[in-house]
Amino acid sequence: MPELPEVETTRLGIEPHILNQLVSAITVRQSKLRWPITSCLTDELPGLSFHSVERRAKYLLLKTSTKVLLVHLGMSGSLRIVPADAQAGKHDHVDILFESGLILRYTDPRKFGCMLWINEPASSHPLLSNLGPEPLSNDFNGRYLKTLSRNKQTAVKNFLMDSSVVAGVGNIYANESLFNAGIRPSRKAGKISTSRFENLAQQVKAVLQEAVDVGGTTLRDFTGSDGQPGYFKQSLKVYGRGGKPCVSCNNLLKEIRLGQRSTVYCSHCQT
DNA sequence: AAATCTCCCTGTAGGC
DNA sequence: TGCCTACAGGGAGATT
Repeated sequence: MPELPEVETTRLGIEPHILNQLVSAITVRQSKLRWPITSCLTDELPGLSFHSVERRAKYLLLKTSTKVLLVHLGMSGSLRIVPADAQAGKHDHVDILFESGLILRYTDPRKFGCMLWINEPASSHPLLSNLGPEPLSNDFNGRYLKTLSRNKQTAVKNFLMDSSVVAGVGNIYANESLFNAGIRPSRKAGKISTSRFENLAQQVKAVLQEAVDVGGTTLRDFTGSDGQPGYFKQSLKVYGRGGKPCVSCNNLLKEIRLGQRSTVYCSHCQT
């Protein structure tokens, strides 16, 4: 499941291969994603090139001189660079062929992702206009969290995963950050002190940045067909470890549901 | 207004 | 071994 670090790794991996390269064709084998791929995209993209490859939350923004290709990888999506003669598999839904001979290939078994052809300014698009600050930016900090959480009754984990609070913190990293900060996921957001929020913001940044670094260094050759970001190898302390011993105190980790999402924590270390 | 629920989809894991 | 079912998850949109 692509989290923010994997999306950033994807951005870094594809950028050098597609930047300012002329698109010669686009092939859509499956248009039914989260939202349908429109004929506007297939009609208008050939002949254009991407002058920048940006990321906002878990969205990738591939910008042309006219419109922007907005891509989300959903749960199971990936973007890869493959040779022009690479055979398409069952879930290879879109190929963008460049004059250079390379293909930018979108694959997504579960079709939770999307590929939208949107107008500038992209930041005004409904999917992007209500996003909170980037977690790795200076706008995201303890004071900010404290201010926004005033009177909020919701669990701090739900608060942290609300994209209007902070953009792109998914379930895995919410669990890990709360463990590292020693905060119980079910604690009411409005009842957390500024200093604990400072700690939490710091842990969110640390865990995301570490994963970005690992992905960036592991993923040398993004042109290979089996290029997999390296963050899977990172040691997760709580996520997926319900019932197993806490790495810090050896007590068994609890697993509950918060906001329909699997939530794991240590009842001894997190208060 | 804020919080919670539903739904999209299919690979994988667990049960038998 | 193989079949069957439950489950996971991002996040928009609907509902409470």
